[in-house]
Amino acid sequence: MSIDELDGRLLELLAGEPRIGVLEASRRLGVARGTVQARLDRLQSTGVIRGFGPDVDTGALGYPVTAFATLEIKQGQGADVRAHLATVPEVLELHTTTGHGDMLCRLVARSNADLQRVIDRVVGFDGIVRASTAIVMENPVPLRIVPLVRQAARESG
Amino acid sequence: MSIDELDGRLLELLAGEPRIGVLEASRRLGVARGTVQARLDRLQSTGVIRGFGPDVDTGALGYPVTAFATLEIKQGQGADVRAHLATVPEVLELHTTTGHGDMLCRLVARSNADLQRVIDRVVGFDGIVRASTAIVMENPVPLRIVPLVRQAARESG
DNA sequence: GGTGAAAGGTCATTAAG
DNA sequence: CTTAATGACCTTTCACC
Repeated sequence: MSIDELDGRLLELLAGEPRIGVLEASRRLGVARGTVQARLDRLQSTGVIRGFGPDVDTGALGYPVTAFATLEIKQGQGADVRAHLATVPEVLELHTTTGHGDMLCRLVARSNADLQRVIDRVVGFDGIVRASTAIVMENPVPLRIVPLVRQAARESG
Repeated sequence: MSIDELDGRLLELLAGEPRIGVLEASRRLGVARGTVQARLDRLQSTGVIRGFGPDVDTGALGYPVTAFATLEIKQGQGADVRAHLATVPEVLELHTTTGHGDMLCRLVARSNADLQRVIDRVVGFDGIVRASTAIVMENPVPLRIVPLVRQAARESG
């Protein structure tokens, strides 16, 4: 779907202050509360807003090390590898990709030493031919959606 | 910090049904409302819970293509490159890493053709020597934290 | 717009480390 | 002794009809 400028401002507001209610949002946006409620309902039913799950900081949880692993998979073993990786709690997300590797996954670990254990567990599986790991040092741009939302709203307004 | 079993169950509950209130959560967990409130406050003040921002589906927003780009940077140009990438709305996150590349960023685009435009904009900057891009086909494991939270809670209980 | 229901705060009491 | 949980009460605020 496409969003208009009001949707964009609403999303931006929610991203900045997630716990404000519909009423407060309507005040800030200068529209009726029914309008905000209708927009919110539509954004959720169209899937633009998936939900309002808690953003958990894995570092604060005791897993300060993040890494990305590129995996090369044996032909026809994709499904097995996916199932294997899904059982590893330290695998936060997994993508299948084009390019040199076949899969890319985001890992966390308790320390650099612990990362070795995680990688061993990840690659200790028959279908995985090779793995190359990049350890994250800094995160200059944390996951963000506001600039994109702004652009999407601008382009449809 | 470390979380106990109750924190773990609370996080799991919030991840599954983010819009339940403190009162409902206290019922489900079988503890007093004040306890849930105290735990929530602590999880937020210690940074385990960063916030409750809306999870925006970039696909539903009109950007169904996701890619990861590995960038190689000229010595000493890191700060400039970071600043440059921060101005591109389609750059959803950026990490500096060890390994063959120097940076890894997550991109989205309106189509495969549009991805070319995004990549041109990303790499059209003096400090970037080389870029290799992997287009995401499937996402068998979407970003998740519940299994990790479960493990963290188990290990401290 | 009105109303029933929570959130959020405070308190004294009790339990547990 | 310190920290945490509990249930009670209160006021404000919001969500829903």
